[in-house]
Parts: sequence; structure tokens; C-alpha cells
Amino acid sequence: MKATITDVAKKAGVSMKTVSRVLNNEPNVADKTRVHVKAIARELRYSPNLAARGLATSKSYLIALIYDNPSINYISHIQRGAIDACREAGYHLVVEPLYLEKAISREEKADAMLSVLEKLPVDGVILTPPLCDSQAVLQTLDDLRIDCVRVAPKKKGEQPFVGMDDETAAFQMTQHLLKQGHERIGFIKGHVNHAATDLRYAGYVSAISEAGLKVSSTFVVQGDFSFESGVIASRILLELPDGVRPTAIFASNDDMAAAVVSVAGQMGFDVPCDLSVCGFDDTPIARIVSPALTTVRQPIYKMGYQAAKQLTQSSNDQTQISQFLDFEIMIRASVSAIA
Amino acid sequence: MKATITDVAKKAGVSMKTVSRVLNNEPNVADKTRVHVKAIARELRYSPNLAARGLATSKSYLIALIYDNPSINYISHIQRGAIDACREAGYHLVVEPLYLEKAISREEKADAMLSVLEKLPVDGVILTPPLCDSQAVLQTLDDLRIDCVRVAPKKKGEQPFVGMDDETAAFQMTQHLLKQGHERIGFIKGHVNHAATDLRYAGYVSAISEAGLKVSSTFVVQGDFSFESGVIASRILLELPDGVRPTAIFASNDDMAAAVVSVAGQMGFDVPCDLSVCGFDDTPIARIVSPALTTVRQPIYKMGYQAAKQLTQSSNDQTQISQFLDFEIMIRASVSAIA
DNA sequence: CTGAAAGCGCTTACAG
DNA sequence: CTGAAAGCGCTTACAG
Repeated sequence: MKATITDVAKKAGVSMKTVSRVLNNEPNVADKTRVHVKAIARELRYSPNLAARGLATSKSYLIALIYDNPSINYISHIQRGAIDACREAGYHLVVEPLYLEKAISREEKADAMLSVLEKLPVDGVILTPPLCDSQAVLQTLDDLRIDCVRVAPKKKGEQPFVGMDDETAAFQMTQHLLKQGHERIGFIKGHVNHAATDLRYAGYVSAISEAGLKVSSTFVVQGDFSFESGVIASRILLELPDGVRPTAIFASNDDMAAAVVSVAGQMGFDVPCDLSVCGFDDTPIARIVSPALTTVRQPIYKMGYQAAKQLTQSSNDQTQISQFLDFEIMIRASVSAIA
Repeated sequence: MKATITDVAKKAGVSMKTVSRVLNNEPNVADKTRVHVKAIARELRYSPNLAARGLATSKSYLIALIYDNPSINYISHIQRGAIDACREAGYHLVVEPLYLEKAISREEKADAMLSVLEKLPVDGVILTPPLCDSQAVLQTLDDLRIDCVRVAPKKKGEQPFVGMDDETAAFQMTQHLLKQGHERIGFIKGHVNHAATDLRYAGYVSAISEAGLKVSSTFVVQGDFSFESGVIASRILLELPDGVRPTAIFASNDDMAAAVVSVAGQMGFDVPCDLSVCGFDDTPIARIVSPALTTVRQPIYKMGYQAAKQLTQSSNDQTQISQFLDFEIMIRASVSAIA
């Protein structure tokens, strides 16, 4: 049978309470006692019963990762980071997808959130886009008094968040293209509901403007982050006549950039000789496409890690409430200088 | 404050025990009482405290998905299926990666397993390849008396499993190629440690043999499921001289098949006119590659779903212990008939 | 068909 | 620095 705290107490010749103090690193225990109890605990392979502890403290040592319809690559990395942080703190991660596609109203969103959280008492919640921007969801969490950390939210609000500076990243990437001599730079926007869409576009716009060029609406096409939308968008851009056609296309994510490469190939344009292409995210597809994509590496794993980290230490040391993490421009073969 | 079972009992004018019976669908409650209690419970938005229930029953209502170093696509679908099944049964899924890369010895594997499970009392465990084939891991679970279901294990053993018939799928896919008139069919094998590798190869071999052809070792190249290994393997195959070179290549997964398409393009072969290509798994990459890949769709989501389903109903109705789920041959543009 | 008592394994005040 | 008591919110026998 699994050892209980009573077993440890008996064998160590102290009270249950003393064992509890040692195990929770509470003060007021003689060093000698502490060492002794620890030894016995290890010997008995004792580990506290989470249910019992949870009942007594009304903590669950569980963090929930809640998301709605995310990209698999994105969520996997967030999840992995969150799990690692949880493990370091003795917490565990439960994953709770919300199926919100059809639930447009505030009430429906709040309700879906409620029904998940009512059943599962978690100590904290990690929210990814677009959920992290839903007032209804945030309100529900607040009513329930459950801490949350938002990942890459649209607006900085009261709740803490971790994110990256999408605008600056897009700015730098556009500058990289400009430095290679490109002046006609196409841009494919992301999904209209996504926070990142506007920020990345803003970065593109300011780099173009700062270079003394003007942003031409012919060069900006709406996409929705899907490969298919990238196909349509790149056709629009590449069917422009010679001398007007962009010499470079900056897609708001890698899937759409992969589509640009594919369509360019079909239309007889060589990448990067005839057309430079870059993406955003640095997902695995960036390396599978040939030529490999120049893209922005997001600190996705780290965002998940930091979000969970913050939740597991919470109240005690509120070192950093919100933070932007570093990104990295990955230079690969899909961009070249203008001849 | 959150309502407790006592609140419900008081308001309904019955004992705690009666409420408990109603909530757990136990017999021996008057219909009238049952209806009344349910109404009150709903009114109070009551939901049981999992920690308390767990302490009393020594059940946690938690299922763990434990894996080591899997493909992101694979594990995401397993996970999603498992979560859906858990939700239907009032369970929750905790995800626990094991970092076993360096832990070669049986003891290390067992230890890693132990240290996760000691801290987290779960009611069941889902094991994916290659973990599900580790005797050390299975033994540890058995010692701890934790139920487990294996996903796509190498050998049918005592523990229940869900899987698909890789051999038959590869057999049918090879037959499809043969029917298109191909006789020189290359095969790229998967990672040596993976259960599926041998099975898929076996299916290829028997289809070739059944067609009265002989399996040529020149046509069989070792890969490891990675895109890179596919690049190397396909070069070997495609550098064979005219008249000897395969007219079709069957790669053991989609990543390697994507590599074949990419290398073929670079070497000036048109897919599917000069070379037919097919993969296995039907991951998203199968549709992104152009031409889209003919491949085998694995019931990955369903495997996760069934595995969790089995764990959440366990003891009571042991309807099916182990089962093979259906696969599907997805016909797309990467295969054509020999002219 | 219903209920009062005891207990699951911890922790939180409270004493000493 | 240490411990005895009470309680967290449920369920499992056991009575009736």
C-alpha cells in the first residue's frame, strides 16, 4: 500500500503535523528533525495524496490549458512549455478544448467556460488566442476567482499575459526585405479575428513608410492563415503584370508562405531568383518547403512555459506580471537580393 | 461560495446520502425524490468537489496520456480523441511527456514512469508507441495497479490496446500501385524501433509476392520517418538508371513521401507522370504537398477516443478489450497509371 | 427506499 | 520548536 503521512510520522517518531511542516518547507522545525523526517519519507517512497491535500487546502495543483480551435503546431508548443513549468512546481496540466465555433454570443462563451471549470477545480488557467480576448470568458474567470494568464492577447488588460512583439518582428522582417533591394513587397494578411494580424500588418506598413516608399493597396491581400487562402492570395499578387508584380511576398504565417512558394512554382517563377518569400512562425513546414523559408521564430514554447510558471508561483512573488519574449528572424533560402 | 452536497441536502430536505445516490445514479431512490433532488442541484449549480470525492473513493477522475518523443501530429489527434472521451465520462486528461531519450535501461524507464505516477494519482493511463512496447513501463503500471490501454503496440499482450492493421493497409496500398500498372515499386522503410515499420513493410512484401513479382532489395531503402531520411532514401532510388528506376515509390509515412516529391522535382521528374508517390498517415502535409499525396488515413483520433473510453468505463462493462479500427486509402493526385 | 456515523489523508488554526 | 483536535466534502459500510 502507498505510504501515508501517518506512516511517516509513526516511523519518524513525530507528529503528523511535523511531517507536514517538513514536506511543505514550512519554518519552525529543528534542522535535525527536518533531516530525519525527509530521510524516512524518502525511504517509504512517500508522496502526498493530492486529493487529500486538495480537500484540505482547496487547491488542486492543476492548471488548465483552455483553447478553442487553435493551430496544432501552436498549441503543441504552448502545451509542452506549460507542462514543463508545471512539473517543476509539482503541478499538472489538464487540457480543455472548448468547442466554440458556433457559439457567437457572450453568454454561450461564458457558459462553455463555466461548464468546464465547474467540474474541474483548477488553480489557474492559460488562455490562448482568440479566447484570451473574449471579455465574456475573462469575466467568468474573474467571477470564479480563478487566476489566468493570457498568451499573446490583442490588448493588454488587467490580466497578466505573455506575448511577443509581433509588430516589431514584422517591421524587422520587412526591413530585411528592403535591405535586399526589394521595393515592391507584397503582403498577405492573416485571419481577421486574430490579434497578430493587425500587428504584423502594422509592422509591415511602418517599415515600408520609413523607407520612404508608399504602401500600395494592390500589394496587400487578405488571407486567413490557411494554406488555401495563401494560394488564392498569391495568385492575385503573381498575376500582376511584369514590372508591377511584387519581387517579394511577406506572408503573415508559414502556411500561407508555403502556398506562395507552391503557386510561384506552378506559375514558373523561381524562388528566390524571381521572387523572394518569407513567412512568420517558424513552424516545421518552414524547413520542409523548398527552398526553406526565411521566417520569424516565435517563442511559443517559452510563452507556454512562462504562462504556467506565473500561475504556479502566483501570489507569493509577483515578480513579473506581463512580459514580451524575444523573437528571432530566421534567415533561410527563400529570400535573395534583387539582382 | 460554491454549493456543497450539504447545501443541496438541506434545501431538498433529504440526507446527504440521498443526494449522493441521486448524483451517482445509484438505485434505491424514489423517482419523486430523484427528480426533486436533481432540480435543486441544478438550481444551486451544484457540482461535486472532485478532491473530496477522490479522497473518499480513491479515484481521481483523471486519465493520463503518457508519451515519449512522438510526432506532434500523431499525439495531437490521440490527445483530442482522448479528451473527448474523457469529457463524456466526467473525466479529465492530464498530459505527461516522459523524457526518455537517454534512458536506455529498463530501470531508468520504470523509474521515470514511477516518478510521474507517484505524484499524480490517475485512474488510467494511455500509452503510445514506443512506450507501449516497453516491458519495464508495463510492469511498473501493473505493480501500481493502474489500468492502461496501449495505442498501436507492437505485440498484442495482456494489456488491452487499440490499433489499426498496418500490414493490411500497406498491402492494399501496394495493390493499388500494382493495379495502376506499376511493377518496379520502391519502398522506404520507417524507423527501426517502431512497430509500424515492420508491419508496413510486410504488407508491401506480400502484395508484391502475391502479384507474382519478386521483392528486389535494390528497391527497399531504410528511412526513419523523418523528412531528411526521405530525402536521402529517395536519392538512392531515383539515381538508379533508366529502365531500372522505380516507377512508383511507397514511403512508410507522409513526411518521407513529401521528401520523395521534393527530390523528384529537383531531379527533373514529374510527379505523377514520371513517378508515382504514396505515403502513409494522412497528416496535413499530405494535402500541402503538390501534387497532393495518395496515402493511408489512420484512425488516430478514434484510437485516442477508444483508448480513453475503455479506461473510463473499465471494470463495469468489459465489452471490448482490444480492437483494430478501420483505416482508409485516400486517393489523391500523386499516383497515376503507367502510360 | 432512506439516513446517521465513520473515515479517506491531508492542513489550518490553536495551544503549549 | 512541536502536537492534538477539528474539518475540508464526499462515500462506504451498516442500520432501519
